[in-house]
Amino acid sequence: MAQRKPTITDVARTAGVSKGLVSFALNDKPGVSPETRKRILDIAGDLGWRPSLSARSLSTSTSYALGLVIRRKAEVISADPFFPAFIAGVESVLAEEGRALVLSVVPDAAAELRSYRTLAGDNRVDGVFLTDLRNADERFGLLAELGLPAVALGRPDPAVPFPSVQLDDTRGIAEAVAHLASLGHSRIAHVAGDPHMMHGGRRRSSFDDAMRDAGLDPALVVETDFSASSGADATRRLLDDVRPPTAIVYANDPMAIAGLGVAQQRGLRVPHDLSITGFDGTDISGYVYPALTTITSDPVEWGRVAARSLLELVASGSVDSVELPPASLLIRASTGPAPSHRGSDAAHS
Amino acid sequence: MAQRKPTITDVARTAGVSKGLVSFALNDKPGVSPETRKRILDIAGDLGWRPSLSARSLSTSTSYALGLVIRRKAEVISADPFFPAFIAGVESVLAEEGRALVLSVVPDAAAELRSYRTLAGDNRVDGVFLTDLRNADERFGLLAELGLPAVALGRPDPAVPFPSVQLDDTRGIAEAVAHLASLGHSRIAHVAGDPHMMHGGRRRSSFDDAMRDAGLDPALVVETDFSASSGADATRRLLDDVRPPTAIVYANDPMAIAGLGVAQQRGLRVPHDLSITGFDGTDISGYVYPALTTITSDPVEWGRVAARSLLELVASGSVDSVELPPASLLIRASTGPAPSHRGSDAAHS
DNA sequence: CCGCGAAACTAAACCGGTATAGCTTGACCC
DNA sequence: GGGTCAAGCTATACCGGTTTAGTTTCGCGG
Repeated sequence: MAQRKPTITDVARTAGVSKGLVSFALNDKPGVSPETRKRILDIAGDLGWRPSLSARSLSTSTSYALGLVIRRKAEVISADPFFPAFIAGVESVLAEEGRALVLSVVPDAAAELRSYRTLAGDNRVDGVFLTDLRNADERFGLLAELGLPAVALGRPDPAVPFPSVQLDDTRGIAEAVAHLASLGHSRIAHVAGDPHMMHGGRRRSSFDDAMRDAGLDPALVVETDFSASSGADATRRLLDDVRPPTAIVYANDPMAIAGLGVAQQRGLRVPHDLSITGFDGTDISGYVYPALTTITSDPVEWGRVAARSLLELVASGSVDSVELPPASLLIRASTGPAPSHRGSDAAHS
Repeated sequence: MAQRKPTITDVARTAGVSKGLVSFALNDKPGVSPETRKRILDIAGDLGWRPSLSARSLSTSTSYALGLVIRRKAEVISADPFFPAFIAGVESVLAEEGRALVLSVVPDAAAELRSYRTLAGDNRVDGVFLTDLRNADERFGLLAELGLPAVALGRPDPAVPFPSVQLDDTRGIAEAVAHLASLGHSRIAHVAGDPHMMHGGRRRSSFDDAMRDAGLDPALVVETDFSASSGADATRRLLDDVRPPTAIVYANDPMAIAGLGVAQQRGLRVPHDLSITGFDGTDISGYVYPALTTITSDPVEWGRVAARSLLELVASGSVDSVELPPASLLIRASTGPAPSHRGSDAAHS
């Protein structure tokens, strides 16, 4: 019963035509009469014919797959809520296009470059997504050398020689700072991400800008690697200051949650004594206490759009950059009036 | 400068032999004299020859890739810290074997089955990992029909017709219950996972067993879908009871964190009024306040072992099931003596 | 010194598609 | 009525490996 998968030759034989013609018919190429084309398609359907991916790959040297290389240490990978959601978005598009996603998780820069080389050399993917853009990114040159199409994720930047799917996350930071300033906060700190990553640096500089716009001093900034533990460390450092901040803007949710933990451990009430904002709008951020005021983007949609862009780029050789709706502030319970505006409760702790 | 990738024919030509012989030499097949073999290998190395994956796939009908299908809705995928870590473990093994991981994220059962069919039909992967085992799992029959090798993740179960990589998570639950009982808790509740998933049901039944072993009544159980929001709901339900529990054992960390949030919102102090345990030992669980007592497994190692098993299964046609070190209790700050043992503070709230 | 078998190697088929060159056929034009 | 051209189709090369059948070479026993 379970017989061999039919090949294009089987279709040709039963249709009484050459296999070349079958190939034309199936790929909507000219040179086939409408009746014959229909007959061939019908027969292919009846036989349950499905093209062989490897045969097609061999003759067209395309793989019908896209690649995503994530450079992140195994210990901290779970802390980043962006990727699973992004991948889910990518998949929703690829599934209906019959494409697959090849994922590669690597611990360091050397392995990362090796991974791109292998993906390209093995012709395993037709294009790749470029995330976590860094300043002076070594990948730009490599991908150009390999001739691998790529779509970058992040803000437009003249230094990025690829089409990109952009999301303005600076607006969210600006909103957060404005929100806090309007609540009377003046000592607002920023727990920044990795300065070597573009989004880390960008969020930081937009923090600087927003602070200056509010007439405040953006001096309280601590750099981290985006991990929860570094977020906790940074928080401790800030709170140990002789004049600790009354509000902290974190560059991602896990760090904000860790910061919340540190504050509570020290007996500070949030937002009574300290206001906190996160970044990402992760599921869990709505369920901690107090629920986190955070800056939301839509990583699922980001994945969808990026997938469509990369497919387009692979198919046509070029694609326009896309700008997604900017990240915006979601105000929940972790932000409130600055302590000094209600008295000096915090001093008693 | 950047010239065409050398093919096996190029190697054969420069070595002055037939390409068949080159293939033999490169694959360690008999019928090649030692000197000739060395010469061929040297030349292949000099030329920088790398076999073409698609050509090899076509003639051997193997893809040198493994598949992982994750069935999870886009909105909740980020809540599950297991997969990123598991994938990182898988990748660490695949990278050194020159294999790739093809990932598929699907929202529902129909898409899941379609995904396996496509992966197999396209010969996109040589084998798959089977996670989130369910009772009467439809995938078992499908994979058998497709002839796709699979390694299951979970506890051994006679109903699972595949070799598996097992981790005894019941022991952790038992330890958690014993720990709480020894602290004087008697009204211990369980926020269980999805009962249709094997690990959900298993954790629940091991909770039942552990409670009975401690001479307690395992009546307070709420079933969820493992998401943070359902964990919060379940917690509210339990705390609304006329005789609320003094300790809650959660089936995963995100639900425990959400539960912690609910408790704090109601003015309950953890662990003073309510003890809480999580499950998974996620990074973030150590940074909430109070730090979560949780049951730790090692998903990265799980991924490594599973990858090795599946590779072995694909290569040799069979592999023994593997048992990993059992999950164990990591006691942190979210568990403490039962309220009644210190007085009736909780009653005042 | 012949015959035989194994070792070393070659030639060619094969996997299942795509792409190109060439062959028929019929319509159209002058 | 012969020439031209396009449409429709066939035959075949090709992608780059693997694998099988067949050929040459050589050592060795009788």
